[in-house]
Amino acid sequence: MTTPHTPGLHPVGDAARPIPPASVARLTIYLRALNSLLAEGTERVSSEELADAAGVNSSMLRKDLSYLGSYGTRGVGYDAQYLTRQISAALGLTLDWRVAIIGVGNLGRALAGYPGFLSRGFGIVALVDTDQSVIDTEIGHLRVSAADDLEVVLERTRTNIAVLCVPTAVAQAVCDRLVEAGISSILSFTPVVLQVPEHVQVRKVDMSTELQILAYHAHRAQEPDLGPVSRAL
Amino acid sequence: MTTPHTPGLHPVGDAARPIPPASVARLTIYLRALNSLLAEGTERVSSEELADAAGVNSSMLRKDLSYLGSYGTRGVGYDAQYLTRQISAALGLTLDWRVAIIGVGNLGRALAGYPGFLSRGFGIVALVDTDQSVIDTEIGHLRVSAADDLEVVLERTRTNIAVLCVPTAVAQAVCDRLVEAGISSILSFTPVVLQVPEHVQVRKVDMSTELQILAYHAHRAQEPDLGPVSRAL
DNA sequence: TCTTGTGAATCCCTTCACAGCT
DNA sequence: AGCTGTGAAGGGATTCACAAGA
Repeated sequence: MTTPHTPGLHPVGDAARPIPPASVARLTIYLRALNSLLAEGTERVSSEELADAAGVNSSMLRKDLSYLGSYGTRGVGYDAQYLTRQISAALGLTLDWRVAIIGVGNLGRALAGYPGFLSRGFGIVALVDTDQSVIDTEIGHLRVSAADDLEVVLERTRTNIAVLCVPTAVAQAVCDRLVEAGISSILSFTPVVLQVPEHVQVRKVDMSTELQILAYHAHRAQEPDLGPVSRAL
Repeated sequence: MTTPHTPGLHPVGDAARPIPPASVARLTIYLRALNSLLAEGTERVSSEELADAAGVNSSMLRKDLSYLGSYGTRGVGYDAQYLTRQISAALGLTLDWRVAIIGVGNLGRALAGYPGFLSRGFGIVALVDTDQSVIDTEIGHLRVSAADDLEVVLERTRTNIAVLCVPTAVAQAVCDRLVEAGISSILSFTPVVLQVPEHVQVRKVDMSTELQILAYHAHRAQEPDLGPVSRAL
């Protein structure tokens, strides 16, 4: 190791060292597992138990947690409540995130209607569409804004995350407007590779890709409907 | 290379060596990029062009394609049509995949209504729900079946992929029934870690996790709404 | 000359194994 | 004695750099 700072200090906040991407993704899973455990009344949890609930190896869980600091007690385990707070803090979930849904077709409407999806720290603050027949209608408890006013709406609602649910054909154009308007976190449900400047984070949710990956594995395991091939296993 | 088979032969099928998971995921992206290019009339494409369209490094693209075989021409590039077919074959998309959507709430209905989502090779063959008020209604061109008949419906429709859109609380129980009924490919939209036997493939689509990952990066880049912290970059 | 295909090097992620603390 | 936290080992994945071939 060549890091010059004293180890073990600076457990959180400040200019914390970055958490590996793979760990960040799993921390969100641990958080959900902890919520379940807390709901059941669990107060203390071991790395083994939590790892099982999250579907990972216990040493991986401990290594993931070690990026945040030392929040467990040797010989005992972790305090579920405390660990939840620490993970939340590390992920930035103690701040409030204002989400705008851009495009309220079938999918956008479904997302807007699922308050469960938007858990702690996230709130939908705007719905935007181009379709005159939905503009100014109410979905959930929000009025749909006109796409023409996109920039104004984002500004007024202080949106810091945009969820993109527009048709494929216009996705890049809408994305460009979002970036231009200062949005730097985008969750895209469109199956296009969005071209964005470096400082903008894009995450993609893509059912089509996931289905194709499933198909690949199933296809390797055995031909799906035609003649049975491999019988072993 | 130590592979004993003659190179260039066995372009597909048989007992092909496995493609690394990371590559499989990207191959689906290349496929989509190729479709766009083909739609524009492109016939030949270089690794550089295709890599740009897919948002990856060109040597990574070439390495990914090398797992399938040698389908390019040195000094020239790839034939878009031909490459598309080869990738499709490698992913098993030439077979037909029958998808059942389990749970037709807001989200399930939105997915059922998006024929665009279910691209080549995939077709929705069944919709299943417990709600008496939706059973036997038509969504898209399909009649919703009763969850009680799940096993019969899966059998009759020869479903080989199930999409799980049921409420969190019942997700594991429904998943167990799917597995028991012989389904071994599941795409889950529920934010739970499903416990399944080894031979069952589960992929998760999870908006909540993606939002939290975005939050983490935004939170590190700068405090989102409170005082500005880091100004550099 | 141009672009592919691929060993080699590098980087990152996961697992192992155990020291260190309760 | 028990469980966490972590160096070290091992395994993938990505990038580099260039030989091979049109």
